[in-house]
Amino acid sequence: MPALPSLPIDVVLPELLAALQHSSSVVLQAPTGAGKTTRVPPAILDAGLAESGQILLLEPRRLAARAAARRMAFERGVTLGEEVGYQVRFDQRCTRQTRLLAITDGILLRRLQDDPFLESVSVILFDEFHERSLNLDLTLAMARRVQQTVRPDLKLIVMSATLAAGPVAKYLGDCPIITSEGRLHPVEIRYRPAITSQPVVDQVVSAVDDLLISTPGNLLVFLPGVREIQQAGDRLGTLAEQAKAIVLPLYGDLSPEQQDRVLSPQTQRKIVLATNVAETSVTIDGVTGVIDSGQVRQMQFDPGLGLDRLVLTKISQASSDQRAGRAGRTQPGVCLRLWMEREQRGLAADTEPEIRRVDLAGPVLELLCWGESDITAFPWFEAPRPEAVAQAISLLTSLGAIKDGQPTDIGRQMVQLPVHPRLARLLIEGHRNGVSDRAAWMAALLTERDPFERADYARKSGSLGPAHYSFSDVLDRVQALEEFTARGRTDTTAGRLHPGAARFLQQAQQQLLRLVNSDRPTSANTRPRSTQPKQGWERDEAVLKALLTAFPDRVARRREPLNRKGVMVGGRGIRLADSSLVLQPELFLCVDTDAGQGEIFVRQASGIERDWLPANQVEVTIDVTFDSTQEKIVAQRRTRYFDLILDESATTPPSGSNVSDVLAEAALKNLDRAIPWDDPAVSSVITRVRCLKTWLPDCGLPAFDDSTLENLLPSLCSGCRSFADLHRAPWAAALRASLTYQQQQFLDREAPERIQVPSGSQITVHYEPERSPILAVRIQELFGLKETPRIAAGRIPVVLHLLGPNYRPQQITDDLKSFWNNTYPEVRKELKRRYPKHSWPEDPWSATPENKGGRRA
DNA sequence: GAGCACTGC
Repeated sequence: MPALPSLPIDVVLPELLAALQHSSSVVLQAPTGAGKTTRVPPAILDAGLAESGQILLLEPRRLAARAAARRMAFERGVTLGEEVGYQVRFDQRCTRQTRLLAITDGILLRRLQDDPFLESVSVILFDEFHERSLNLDLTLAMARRVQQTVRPDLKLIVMSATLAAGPVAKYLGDCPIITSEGRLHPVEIRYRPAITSQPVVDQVVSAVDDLLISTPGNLLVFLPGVREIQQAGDRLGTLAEQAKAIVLPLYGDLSPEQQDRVLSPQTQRKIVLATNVAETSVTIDGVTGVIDSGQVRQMQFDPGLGLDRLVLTKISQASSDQRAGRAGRTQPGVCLRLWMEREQRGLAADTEPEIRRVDLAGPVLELLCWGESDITAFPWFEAPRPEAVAQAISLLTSLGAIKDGQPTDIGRQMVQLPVHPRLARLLIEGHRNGVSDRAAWMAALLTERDPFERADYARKSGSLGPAHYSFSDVLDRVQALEEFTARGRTDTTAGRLHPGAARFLQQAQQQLLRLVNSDRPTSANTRPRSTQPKQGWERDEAVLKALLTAFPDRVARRREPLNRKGVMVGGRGIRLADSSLVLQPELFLCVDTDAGQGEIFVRQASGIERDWLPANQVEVTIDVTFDSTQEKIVAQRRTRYFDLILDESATTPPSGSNVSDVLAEAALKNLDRAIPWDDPAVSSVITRVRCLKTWLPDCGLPAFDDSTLENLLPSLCSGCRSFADLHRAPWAAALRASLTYQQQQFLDREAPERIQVPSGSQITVHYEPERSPILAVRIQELFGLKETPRIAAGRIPVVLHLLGPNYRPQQITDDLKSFWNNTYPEVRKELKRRYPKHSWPEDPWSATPENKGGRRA
């Protein structure tokens, strides 16, 4: 057993162990260098506090987990992988008997899904809690939940360097706080008068000049991004040469070899220009001078938009202290802050934790599958923004992962896959389409670090002709990687590949492929539809369609042929990056995006065909309006996917037409276009209509809140005694075809239990000023209804679009009656002419429900 | 003209 050097933490270990005897949780506050990571877990083991269970040490990074395990094994004089071990993605050295296990937070999440009460675990230590990563917040809250409900014996220890310990201790039931000294050398803090007009890069040059003189060691400069690092590097050239120092850039996208070069000892003084990697992930030896730009680029999720954006912000006080501390690791140092002392107090005390900033689709699905039914009531350490939770639920719903707020079979399969729910959906759909290998490539590419070189002028489409245009940037990259694995080619059409990064990606692809292929099919709709191997375009199409299911809300339409500008679902303008070659398809997915202030910038796009869009989400609307200024009727027909207009046309019927004629014409066009006669799903019309029937039994009225059916429904209903009458009509098919996705969702969700409409209901018709000219009328008057239905106010407003401002209710009834009596026979005649094989009953109400809307047998 | 840092059975 080697003699161990004494560390500051050793002093407080007895106090910590004593506290754990009577408290199930403890917060340990100890600065960097105190030795908490490697000394606390063995002390707990040796004190017998874990009894026969496992001690888990949670580390934020794989590297840290491995290093901690190695160090603990060394200090105990045992072989790594037996009593002491580690488990991280792609690598593990542990057995079932391992008592002290260092893991990453992702591994704990997986364990929580498989073993919700963590039955073999006695103690969990959350290291570096001040980093407040999303997974750390999530796993702490889940562990606390377990402790409070079923495992009062589970011990939780939160270890943190800088975080104010009070709030965590309070969260853990007012548990004891133990504080340890650190081993940092003093760091002199200097501020600069703000010269706000001067760019950060200029200030860095003069600051480096200062510190080269006033400190002896290496310098570390914190800058917000790669661009600033390159600019500063260019500017520091001569200065560094004079001082015989070397300038070294350091950021996460550098290859490991380049990073090692920065970290390895050099004969010359080093000036390291770094991003935030140097704040948490790596330590550079011999730094005595830190220059802090005070800036950082952070990912922020915009719940309104449903997209991430990268924003340049000021750092927090906690972060500035952390950065300054980097100057005092080996000897006293200096930190030069490029802002004024009085500005320091204006900085946020702590960095906004990740859980307040990012997309929560993954965590929300984790919790739902774990058995939490109400995410908003979940006892988080710090609650996420309610809008972000709502956005997550809506995305998960549109991905089919949850329904009625509860996980579906597909959702439960998705949670098993270690990727964002979108990509999990892509994997499952790819598997169903018989192209799981390619779907796995796509998911790996969209999750892991980009393996293609950044400066990629070869792929600037400006210099390339139509022969080089592509249908999908994403598929191009997949093909490049397939070529790399088959033939080792790094020089691909999608750009130059880093071989190391590409091999790592292949590892991830293989892992995902294994997971998705090995999944026990839990229901029929997750099994492959066909086992026939696909080739060529059929194979491409299969995976591109799967991609659409992962990004249903990211469909965009090009403004003009070959143009880089487009509009995305939600109405935002988008612009394709120069490196995108997707210039031909009119519709495409915005797969890799960066939301700026104005347009959304799209780095990778992927074309889609119009008929890939799910039929129940494509909505055909015909608005018939009366333009009172010109005294003309105008009929406008629109096809939409959500709010994205796919095509539209407006016609002005010949003067003298009345609303009924236009309506009849519109109805025919609508039918013609919207009913997929040969689609077996048309039979489900009856199902939908039965739903309607149960919750509007006697009302005699349909209830919809958008414009799709209003042109048809009033006419239909005017002849009906009840909705049961309606669903026997061939028109029922049109009804189903015209239901929007949202309406179907609404029906699936609300009907039939929650809404009851008593007989003789009153329904108010809402006036929509922006859809002028529309007259607000009361259906109560129109249909002589007596009671008010028990439905949420405004939930089911009915809008009649066809009415000009001068219409009176009596005229409306007359108009509708005349449509039914005079025009419908004509419509039926026309239907017979166009669809001679269908049986169109003379009396539409006499057909049985089993008639399936007149569908061909 | 547009790229912080991590991470996953």
